[in-house]
Amino acid sequence: MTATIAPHPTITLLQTSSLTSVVQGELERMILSGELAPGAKLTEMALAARLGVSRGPLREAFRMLEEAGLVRTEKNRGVFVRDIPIDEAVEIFDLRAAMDELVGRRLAESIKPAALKEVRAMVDAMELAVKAKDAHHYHLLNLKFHDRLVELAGNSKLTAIYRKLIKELSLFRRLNLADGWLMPISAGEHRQIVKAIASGDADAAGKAMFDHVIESKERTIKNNLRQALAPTAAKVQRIERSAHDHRQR
Amino acid sequence: MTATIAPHPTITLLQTSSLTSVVQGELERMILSGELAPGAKLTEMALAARLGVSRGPLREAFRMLEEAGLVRTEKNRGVFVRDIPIDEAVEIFDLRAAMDELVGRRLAESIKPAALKEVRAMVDAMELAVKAKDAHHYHLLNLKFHDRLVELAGNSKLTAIYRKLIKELSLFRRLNLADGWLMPISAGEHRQIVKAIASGDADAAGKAMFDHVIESKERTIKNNLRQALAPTAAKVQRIERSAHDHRQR
DNA sequence: TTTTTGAAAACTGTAGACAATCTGGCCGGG
DNA sequence: CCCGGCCAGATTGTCTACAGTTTTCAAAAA
Repeated sequence: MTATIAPHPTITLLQTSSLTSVVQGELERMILSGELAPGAKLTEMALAARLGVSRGPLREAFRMLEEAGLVRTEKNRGVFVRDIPIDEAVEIFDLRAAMDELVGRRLAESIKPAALKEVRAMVDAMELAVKAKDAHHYHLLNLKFHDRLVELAGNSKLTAIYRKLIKELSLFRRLNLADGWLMPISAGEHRQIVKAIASGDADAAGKAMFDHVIESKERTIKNNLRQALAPTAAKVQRIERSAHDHRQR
Repeated sequence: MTATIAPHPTITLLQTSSLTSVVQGELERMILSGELAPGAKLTEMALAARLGVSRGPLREAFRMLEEAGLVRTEKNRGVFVRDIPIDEAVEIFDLRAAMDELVGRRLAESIKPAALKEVRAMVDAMELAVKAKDAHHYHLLNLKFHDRLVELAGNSKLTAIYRKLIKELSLFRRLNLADGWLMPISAGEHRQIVKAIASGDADAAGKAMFDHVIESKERTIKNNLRQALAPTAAKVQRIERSAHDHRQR
């Protein structure tokens, strides 16, 4: 503990912008990447040492993440990465549906040819990913597709809140990448959405996006329930080790 | 500056809960009540002394308020109460419309008799306020009415975000209480909303709430533009004093 | 085995210090 | 008279240190 711990490069380099905001961004990155998993405890001194900052800016960053819904603070106990319960995930999906309906209506009314071409290319890319059975790539394209649509709707407040919801939703630990056999369905809905937007029919575009999110919700929930019944690999491992220990005694 | 400044009573009393959260709540109250007007500078040391806390908890509260959209921080310059520009107010209204549409649909499907009775009573109270030409009371009832409807929709995430939007919107300084002649229109729409909800027609209830918010937006914007053209009393006073000074020279 | 207890660890809140930056006015040059 | 640079005070950003609490965990006692 005598030598200074090597601070994260981005932090030592960017003293130009406030430390709190850099720390906030870095913590957010670590949480969203899964480096800090839901439920993980964020110890002030350990993180401060790791990031190369003092407790002050770190605590301020904690408050921002708390307000953003990414961590939860227990008085005198510490800060933990939040774990979104299934009920809340359902609520977020419903909310997203309403927001995406607005997005669909807006885009149907005002999307420009260049933007339409852009989102069509995204749908094409997703269909390629489906054919290649690349679930991870498909998942990234899917996020990008929806994010771009929201952005194109031209309501920055909506965009900001939408992104916050997506971040929170990513903490729903049972949210898995779309299973292989579901991708074609989702991809088909995307093409349907773009078609409705291109037609200029606001009601149809709104409904297409609303329905897509609701179906996405139901697929996710069903998937989640199915997994809840079947024990996970980790659980199996834990049970086996427990039995082993028992035999040892 | 020798004697200790009398700390705010709620703060000295409630050392039980974290100082940061108390400070956050107190600052929020001061901002929403207009005690700290949009644009006002929040000087750390002055506020810390006024609230009887040190800079640490205060700065942490600042970050929460910043994330909540109530203040804006300029690096090395300070924290200021945010002033919502008209563009953003419009965006918030549109977003609210989409959320309220979801609320209307949900309530039409699942509202319980007791809740229906409750909101009807609120509409009655608003009509009384209209008759009494009590714009301030009407404004409070209106806020309560919409807040309660959102709450009754049973989506806590939706409720939380809705409330945050309302708080931000209250920083739109040109947002005035409904002018006298507009109250009857707004009140009529409220009764229409409740009627649609009671009928169980989800589409109609959603549309009624959506339209109500959009009309509310347009009334507010129109009102705002009208005021922007006519100089305010403050402006007139400033201009007159300026002319006076000019004559003095 | 269960309960109690006590020390270590961790968190909260505060204070003080210092550097970096901003503000606003003063001063000399043009 | 106007303009640009410079200086002093004020304010923010950050770090360190310390006191007061609470929690945790494991050893000791029942």
